[in-house]
Parts: sequence; structure tokens; C-alpha cells
Amino acid sequence: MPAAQQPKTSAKGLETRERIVDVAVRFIARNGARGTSLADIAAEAGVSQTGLLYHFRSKEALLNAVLDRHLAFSEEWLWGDGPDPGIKIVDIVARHMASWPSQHDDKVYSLLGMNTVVLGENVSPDTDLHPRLVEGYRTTIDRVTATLRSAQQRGEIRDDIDPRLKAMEIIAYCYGLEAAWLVDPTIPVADAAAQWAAQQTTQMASS
Amino acid sequence: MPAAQQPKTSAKGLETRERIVDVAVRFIARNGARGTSLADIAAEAGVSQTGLLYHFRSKEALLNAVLDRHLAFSEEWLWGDGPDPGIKIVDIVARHMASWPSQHDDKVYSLLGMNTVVLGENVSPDTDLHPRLVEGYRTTIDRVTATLRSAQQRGEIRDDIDPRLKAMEIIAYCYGLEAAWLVDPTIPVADAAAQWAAQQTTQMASS
DNA sequence: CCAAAACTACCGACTACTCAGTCAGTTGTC
DNA sequence: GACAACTGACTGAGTAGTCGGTAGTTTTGG
Repeated sequence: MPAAQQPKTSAKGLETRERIVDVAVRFIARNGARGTSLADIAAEAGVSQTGLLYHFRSKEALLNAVLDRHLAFSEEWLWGDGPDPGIKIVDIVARHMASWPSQHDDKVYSLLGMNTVVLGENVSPDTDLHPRLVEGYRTTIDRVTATLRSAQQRGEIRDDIDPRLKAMEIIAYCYGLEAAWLVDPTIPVADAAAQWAAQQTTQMASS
Repeated sequence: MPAAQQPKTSAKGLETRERIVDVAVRFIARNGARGTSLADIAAEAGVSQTGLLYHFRSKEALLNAVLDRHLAFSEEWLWGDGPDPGIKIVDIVARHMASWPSQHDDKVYSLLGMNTVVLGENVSPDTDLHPRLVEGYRTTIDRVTATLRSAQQRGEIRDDIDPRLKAMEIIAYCYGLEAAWLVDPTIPVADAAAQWAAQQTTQMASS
């Protein structure tokens, strides 16, 4: 369920709205939604707070638009590489991780920040974004599971591995390394990812 | 640097202070420090907000006391089992994970929540708790690294594994599964942990 | 073809409320 | 009676959101 928006919009309005969401993503990825005021976002986006609230009827509506953007970018970044990588999914993941340090301050940084910071803020089931985060998590699990399962059926992956549990493991690892790198950007993510990918590949491969 | 406290304290005062920290940990583990007001904590702890501020001169001081408590409990829970488990550290970790579901609403839940929620809130380097979180992360890494390295020297673990990178991997996995379980308590953490531990053990063991 | 009406995209001023923190006391205990 | 352990009333700085208005653009009807 994407965020409800005003019915009619001109090209100019759409542009402003995009600009606001851009700014909001950057702010929220660093300081969280609770740590970011509408005034902050409005000032950076070059509109008044009232102007912002014309485009998004409430902070929650803006938050949902921000999450829409995040999920779309996430999707594109992770799965835009082509169809069904099979067991090579661990290499793809590792390659993505290795690219983090060079993308500090970029869209990718915001992507990771959104995961860690917004998830932390919405752990409690009665928070605004919690249902959508759970849904997003489950969708990702399902996708990775499907990839692993078909690789298993093709004989690329050992039979005694449960694809769903393995998917959970891969995602947990990504998420954890992400969080660690965000709080301490000096850690060698590329090296860690490389060792992890190599070991995962040999361990999962059918003998 | 632990939180500075008032110089003199009676038994009663100490008891109240403990009660306040107890309540604060529970609240903050669910809603974060930014999502928890001093009034909330004070009410639940059975003192006025002014009374709370008598014991902790500011919210930040309380937060540091909360983090003290968290780190101490974390320490006890993770390393209280005895000296140097060697390669069995993965089993210990997995056993801990398997116990999560039965401890919902308990101190352990708060422990996990503190990790995920407070970390998310303090990703940005200019937040109050960020330096202490980085320090805590590095300490844990060092400890796990030391355990793995000595196991490697004893010949329990293959030589081509880098203990530090492996430690990062283990911690990242724990952290990620923790976060996933917090947002979605229906996921089978025990099964995931069991498969993970089994595979880690066979993969790490010297042949 | 053009003026009036309607609508989009804003803005400044304001409101109601929440929050951390202060101050000037009061109570209870060694 | 000194000091620790409080409390109620208050303050000032935010905060999300409302209201009434205006400039510019688009639509409509004669």
C-alpha cells in the first residue's frame, strides 16, 4: 500500500515533492524520523514547513513516501543485475558490500542508513512503519529463498541445506555488517565480505 | 567512561536509582531514547519527573547509566559461561539465540532491543552514545577474535581463516538475526541458529 | 479570443502540545 | 539540625499541524 497522495499535481509540484523526499531520505537515514523535524527537511529542500505540509498532509505521509522511495531503490540496487543468479547470489552480495566504502555520502549510504536507523525506530509493533518493514523483510526472504531453492534443484547447492534458513542467514549477515559499518566505517567490510563469500560458496556447493 | 553520579547516596536512594534504570532500559529497548520521555520513565518508576532528575542530572546522564547497565548485563550473559570456549563459541551463540523466543518480555528482550534500537539511534557520529557504542563493538570483536585465534593455535580451526574477519562475521550475523527477530518474532530463530552453527562448525574445523 | 472562475502551489502567523530542565520549597531520616 | 530524597509549579525551546491568504497558471463559457 503506497502512500496516498493529493489527486492532482502539476509538473512543478511533482518536482518539489521529489526534492522534499530526496532531502528527507538523507536526513532520516542519518538521524532517524524522530530525530528529524519537518522544519529541518523543509529548510534544506527550500520550501517553508507549510509548503512541505501542502505536499504531504502529515509527517507520517512523508515517512511513507520516504519508505516507498527506499524500497524502490533497494529493489533496483539488489535485483537490477539480471535474472536468477543462483549460488552466485553470495558473490553479488559480497560485491555490493565491497562497494560501500567508496559510496559514503551517496545514495547507497542512505539506503543502508534507512535499513538500520528506520528499522531501529520501528521495532515496536505499534509504530507507523512497522507493518511495512515486516512485509519488506518477508518479501526479501522469499526472494532469496526462491533463488536458493531453484539453485538447489539445479544441483548447484547441497541438498541438506534448508533454503529458507540459509536465506535468513544471508540477510541477517548483510544487515549486521551494514549496521557495524555504519557505526564504525573503519572496519574492513570488503575483506570480511570476501572471506564470507568464499567460505559460503565452498560450503554450500554440492560435492 | 561510566556515567558520573551524585557523590553521596543512601540505600533508599540507590534503590530508587536502580528502579529508574530498570524502567528506562525496558522503555528505551522498545521505543528508543528519543521515543521515551523522562515523564514516561518517572511515572512508571513511581517518582515525579523532578525526582528522576534529582538522581540523574540530565537525560543524557540517565542514558549513560542505562548503557552501563546494558553493557554489564551483556557481558554477563555472553561471557559468564566460563573461560575460553574455543570453537564451541558458535554453539554457545546458537544456544543463546534459541533461547530468545522463550524470553520475550524479559531482561533478555531488553538486551536485544538495546542493541538494535539504541544502535540505530546512535549511528551518526555526533550522537551522545556513539563513541561508547563503537568502543563496545570493538571490545566484543577483540574478544571473539582472541577466542578464535587461540582455538586456531590449538589446531581446532583451519589456518586459512582470518580470526578477526570471522569474528566480524559472527557478530554481524548475531546482530542481524536479532534485529530480524525483534521486528518479526515469528521467524524460526532456533532453527536458523542451529543450521548456522552446524555449518560453521564443520566449515571451520581443521580437516 | 478573452475574461472570469477555479485550482495548484505556495507563505507567514499562529496554536496546542510535549519535552528537558530549573527553582523554591517540604518531608523524612541519621 | 543537617542532609538526602523528594515534589509542584514553572519556563523556554521545540514540534506537528491549522488557518487565512496570495501569486500564478489552467480551465471554462460567452
